[in-house]
Amino acid sequence: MNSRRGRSAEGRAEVRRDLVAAAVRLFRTRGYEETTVDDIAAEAGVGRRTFFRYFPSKEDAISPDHEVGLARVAEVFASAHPAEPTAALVLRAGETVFDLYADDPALSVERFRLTHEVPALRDRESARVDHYRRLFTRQLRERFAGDPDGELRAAVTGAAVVAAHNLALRAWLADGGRADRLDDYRARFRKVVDMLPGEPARDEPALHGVTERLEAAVARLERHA
Amino acid sequence: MNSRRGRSAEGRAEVRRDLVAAAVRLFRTRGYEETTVDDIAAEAGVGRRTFFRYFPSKEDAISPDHEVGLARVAEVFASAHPAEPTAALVLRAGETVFDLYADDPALSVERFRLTHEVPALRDRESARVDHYRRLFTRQLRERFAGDPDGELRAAVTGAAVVAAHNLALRAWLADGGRADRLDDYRARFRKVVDMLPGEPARDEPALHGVTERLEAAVARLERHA
DNA sequence: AGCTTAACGGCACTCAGTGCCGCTGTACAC
DNA sequence: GTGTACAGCGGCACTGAGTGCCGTTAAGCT
Repeated sequence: MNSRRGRSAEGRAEVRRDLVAAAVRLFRTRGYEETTVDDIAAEAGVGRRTFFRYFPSKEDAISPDHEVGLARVAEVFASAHPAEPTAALVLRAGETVFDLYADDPALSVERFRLTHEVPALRDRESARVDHYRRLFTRQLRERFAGDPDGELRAAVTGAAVVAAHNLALRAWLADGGRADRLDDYRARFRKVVDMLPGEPARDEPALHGVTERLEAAVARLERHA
Repeated sequence: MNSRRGRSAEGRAEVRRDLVAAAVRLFRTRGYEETTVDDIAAEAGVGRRTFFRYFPSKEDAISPDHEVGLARVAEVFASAHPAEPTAALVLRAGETVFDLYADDPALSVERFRLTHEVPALRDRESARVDHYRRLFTRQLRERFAGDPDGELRAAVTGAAVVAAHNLALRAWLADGGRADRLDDYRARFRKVVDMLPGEPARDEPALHGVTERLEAAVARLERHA
């Protein structure tokens, strides 16, 4: 009855695409809360049970490639030359995710709209973004291992990069997700390097805190006065 | 039958505490997934329907004062003097949240443990943290309005402050949440000011970071002295 | 005492998500 | 070509979260 049966490679991918398309279509026309998983499955021409073989939950129907993005970022970090500057590395990793969203602009724009209007999807998206932040932070923590306050610098850098990435990405999506304007928003993301914490100072006497360094500067001033 | 009926102030607060205590107790002994809302309600001596009058979902049973934290942060920003340096302001706002968790260390430690072990609660916590990040970013965006790249600086600063806060808070909780060590971890959080993006450079060569700028100011004084 | 009001508990319902099982088309062996 | 192992599918039944509704009951007021 079903011509896709058994074609394990193309068949599965096709069913998956049908389900995503059905979910997007129904969420837009009928609303997220008003759409049941039964509706999505019926719209895609499969059984309800099959839906849950492709997506772990209803919320995941419009975010099919989250694991792919995480894997790509991990790959960028894993294959990076140890001497590559951190700023260049995090930029490359961030743009990898940017490109992933650019692969299917229409779906990304629709998901952006839904994640802004539906609280349940907004929270889900927050959790997803946090997965990226944790991945960045984890990778950077290894790079900064041994540095004074290396863990803090990893946390701040990871959070900053992900925040800047999302700011630029969402601006692009709000702008319609047009391919010809992609580079403008990628450039906007790259500006984050100007706001990243720098390497810990090495050649000076180790004075890291604001208070300590300020006190030292004032002490110098007092000596000169 | 129920002696708490109708005492709208104390009665409600008491029921609420009972429900939180029951949830924490059951989640620890039986596990989160294995505990139903019926179990929690029965343990607290109320009906299942009553549980949902106090908490919108099962996940919220252990995080009773999220809105309180958001409101306090908003209050810090709202009542701040316009001339107060951004670094000092975000530190004050962050420590306000720190204090909120310190109000009930035992509950905070238990919630920390659960949010690490249960994926559903971990994602929920991510969403909650993101609410703080958005609040910080929104407030800072107003402060930086007009600055070149003010929106990016707001996003980066907000994300950095929240990340540093969580790093320090979770370290304190992992350490047992002892009151006598609270100040150590608050100091750890304060180090974030050294990693925040500075004011946009106007006439000088690029000097980012609070510390560098203060040192430069003192250096100018030294030259004049 | 009579009345109003607010919280409570129970009931019934929808829907997400899961385990189980029987079915069927495909691929492979012979 | 026939038999067989296998993988994906659909249906069924079940649990549990979350919601709307309503009758009940205790507190507060007059």
